[in-house]
Amino acid sequence: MTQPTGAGTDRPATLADIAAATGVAVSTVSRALSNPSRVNRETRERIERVAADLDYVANGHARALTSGRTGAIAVLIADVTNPFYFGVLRGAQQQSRAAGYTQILVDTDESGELEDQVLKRLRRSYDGALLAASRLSDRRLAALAQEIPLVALNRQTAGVPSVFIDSPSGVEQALEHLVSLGHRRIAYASGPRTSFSNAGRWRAMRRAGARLGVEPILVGPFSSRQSAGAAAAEAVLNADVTACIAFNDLLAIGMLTRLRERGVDVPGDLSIVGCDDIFGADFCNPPLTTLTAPVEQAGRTAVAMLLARLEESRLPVANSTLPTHLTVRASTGPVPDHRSDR
Amino acid sequence: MTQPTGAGTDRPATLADIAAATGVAVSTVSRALSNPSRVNRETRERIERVAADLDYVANGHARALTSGRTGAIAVLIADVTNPFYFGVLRGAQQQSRAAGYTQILVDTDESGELEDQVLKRLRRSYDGALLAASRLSDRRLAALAQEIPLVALNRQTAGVPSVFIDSPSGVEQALEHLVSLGHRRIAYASGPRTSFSNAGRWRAMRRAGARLGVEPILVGPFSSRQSAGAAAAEAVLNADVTACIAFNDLLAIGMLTRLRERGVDVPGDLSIVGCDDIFGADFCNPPLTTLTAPVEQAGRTAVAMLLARLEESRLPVANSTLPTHLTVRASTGPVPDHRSDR
DNA sequence: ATGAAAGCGCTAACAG
DNA sequence: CTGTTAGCGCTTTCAT
Repeated sequence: MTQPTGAGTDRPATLADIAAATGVAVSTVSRALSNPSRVNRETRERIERVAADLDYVANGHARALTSGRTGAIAVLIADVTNPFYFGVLRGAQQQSRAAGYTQILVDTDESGELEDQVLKRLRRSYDGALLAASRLSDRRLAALAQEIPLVALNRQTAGVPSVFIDSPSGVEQALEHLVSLGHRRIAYASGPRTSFSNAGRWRAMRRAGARLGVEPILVGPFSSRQSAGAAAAEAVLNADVTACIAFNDLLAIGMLTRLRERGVDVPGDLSIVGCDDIFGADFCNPPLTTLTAPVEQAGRTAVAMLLARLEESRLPVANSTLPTHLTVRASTGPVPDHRSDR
Repeated sequence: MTQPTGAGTDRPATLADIAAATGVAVSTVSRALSNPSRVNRETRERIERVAADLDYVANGHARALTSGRTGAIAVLIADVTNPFYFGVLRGAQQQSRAAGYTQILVDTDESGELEDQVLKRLRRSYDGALLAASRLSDRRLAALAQEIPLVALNRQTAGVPSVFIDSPSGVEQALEHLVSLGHRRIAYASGPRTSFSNAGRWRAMRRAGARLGVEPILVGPFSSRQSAGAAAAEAVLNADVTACIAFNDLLAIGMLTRLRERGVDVPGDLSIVGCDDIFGADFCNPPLTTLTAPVEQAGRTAVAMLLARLEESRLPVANSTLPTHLTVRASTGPVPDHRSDR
């Protein structure tokens, strides 16, 4: 009753099994399955039929060993619990699945060292890597990009293909929004010093401030966790401002909570703008005015670029920029009356 | 200037390179590196030194090909954008990294078929799998568990090792909480029909209801997405109840939003209880009373169990149950006065 | 268009 | 304790 292999057996079918069952050589089977055009139609069809009968699934390791290709892409994120990555992961997943690639997920725990190490240690386990929020230095990143096909998200480093969500432009827009509401004393609650995005946002804020005739006030840095919001709120309160743009929504939401506890009315006493429009920004209290980032698209685009590089290894270094837009909700409002004349 | 291999060369070092440089056989090098105890100390140390010099990193594919072990575990989740999985992923990541395992993440998009397919197609790419919220039928799941080392999360199926977050007990507690606040007409906003957890929660609710002398009212089913909250809210409003336990926080939060739009005061007119205590449950408006699930621990425990099975393949099927607890926030309150006499 | 043969880098008997 | 010898399953020349 038991067949020699395949369906109904414990041992998975191999090329050799198919070859035996078909009466052709393994090399022919190999070709038929991975390079169909180079095999006679009849034989190919016969082979395909037998392969299906035997529930044949190629052994990825054996394949990788000889061909070097793994069919996997590595996705490195700094912190799985940061909702910002949800969309990125989902977009990346969609795109890679569609192309038949598997995803290896690594949480690098905000550590550049770990990032580097993982990239090396797993080198032969993936074909290319997507670095979402790399903590690597520009030098290191550029060096790695020479050896490994990779695409960085929100990182602009010479020689490194990237997808950049243009939050700096968004920050300018946000500042305009606040100024048009009458705010003049505006703070920026800074994110972690190691964050590339943070630097860009603050720079944009100064630039826009200069243009609009307001001088933004820097507070922080704070870690980009919700829990850091308490400290950020206190610091902002202390800075005697009427509005604040926060490094990201996580921080902004944390601030909202603290401000509420302290009896500070948002936006009555203080307006708050977040960044990213993560899960939760729409239902926090008050709903957050924020910069909406096309994260899912970013994930898709990044993987698409990566796959393109894998096909065509000597592609020019591409840099794609995705626009953000300001989503006004309820955390921003006109400057308090008694302050408008400052 | 160029060395034959290793540091500074393009081609990564192999066991053979180390063997050549050390003057021992490859098999000895292999042993020294993966079974240190079975090699003479001096030789081992020499080998280790050379390996380090050469930046040796084992080729996982070659290893997998012969040994069958991949050093990877697959984590299947139904939807990456569901915050419930954050903690699970993080816990799983911690535990697997600590043991030197890599994580392959797959979003099965709520599809049992895809789940099955992925598990098969990638079979040789992982050593074991963690199914967080499997959509597989009991039969199918049990069958797979025979062939593949796996641990299921929130699934209780004979013969399948599992980690179960005991939300049913929590639901009983939640119902007691509501009853003690004077509620008598209480709805359960049901999750998707295919969800195992949903069935358990509803069952628990009926059981507790019988004990407490109230008959819960079933509304739904609804998908477990925030957007389904609108429909759920309407249905609950229509059911003429004073309180509602929702399948999960995502649904509950969606309901909150809709109720606010409709001018229904929570908890003044209607009390809402969620389930899971996901990201956002603490800062939504009003903050949600919910069942706090130890998700991160669940992830850790599940991976720990899985790894234990991998070491010791004939371990008895273990089932670990993790308790939940009721976290009372601001979405539940006393029954409205004019209804208390019903 | 197909076959034969040589590995990819590693592990796992089996000898010594 | 160490070396020798086979492969694991597949891809890839090189012939035919």
